[in-house]
Amino acid sequence: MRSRAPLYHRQRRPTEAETHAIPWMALLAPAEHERAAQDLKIADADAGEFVCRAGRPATYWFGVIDGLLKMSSDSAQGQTMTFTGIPPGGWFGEGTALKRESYRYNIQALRKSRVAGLHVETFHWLLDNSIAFNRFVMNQLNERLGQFIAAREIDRMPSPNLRVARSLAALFNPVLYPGVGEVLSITQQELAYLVGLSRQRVNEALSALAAEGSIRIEYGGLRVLDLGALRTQVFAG
DNA sequence: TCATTAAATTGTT
DNA sequence: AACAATTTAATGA
Repeated sequence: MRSRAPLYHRQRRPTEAETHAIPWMALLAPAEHERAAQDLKIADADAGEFVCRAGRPATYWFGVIDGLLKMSSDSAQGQTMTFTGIPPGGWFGEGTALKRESYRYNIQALRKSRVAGLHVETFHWLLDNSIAFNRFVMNQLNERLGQFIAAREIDRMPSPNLRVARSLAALFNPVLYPGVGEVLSITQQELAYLVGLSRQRVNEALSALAAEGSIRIEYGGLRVLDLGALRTQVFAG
């Protein structure tokens, strides 16, 4: 393992394909699009590497181009609590960016990931100049509120199968994570880590969901067949 | 391009 | 936690 320069020292310009993978760029008027594109940066994060740490001043609004990130928090006792995974297309940190505060969570790459960053000043400039961008951010905040409320329910569910189903439904959210599509690239080990179950138990739950017809298990990923079922249906187990 | 090998992931106990 | 089976990625002729 050779040591590398910090993530923010390894940034580069986005390619055209990467810019295209950013959901809110298409909403901008030409002048806004140009300014945003000038500021956008891309960095490749290795597995386990931190994208941002709680307590550091917020300088960027982040998005996932490719890979899988984890949002977590460290308690005073040193325990790590995982809140959610962030798959491709997801943008996060707008709360702290809005208030110009410090990051409240740790964001860590679960696997090798490509991360986009927009400077906080540009984020504010877009808020001041683009109604479409404001609508995107508002929609984003609203959708995430729904996710966190759902996450509380998930935590109280006694059935592992249900917890896996609902957690998967959250990761397949097309509003928050438009880059995911039909197939979510996630290993059963990674999902187990996010949901807080053993890999064996997740494997069993996924098999049940596959037999039920709401997903299909693929090597290194999962294909959603019935998102509604993942969200609402009640399974045994 | 194909065959072989290593690595990663999944399925099972 | 350990192990076998399966799938993909890497290597080299």
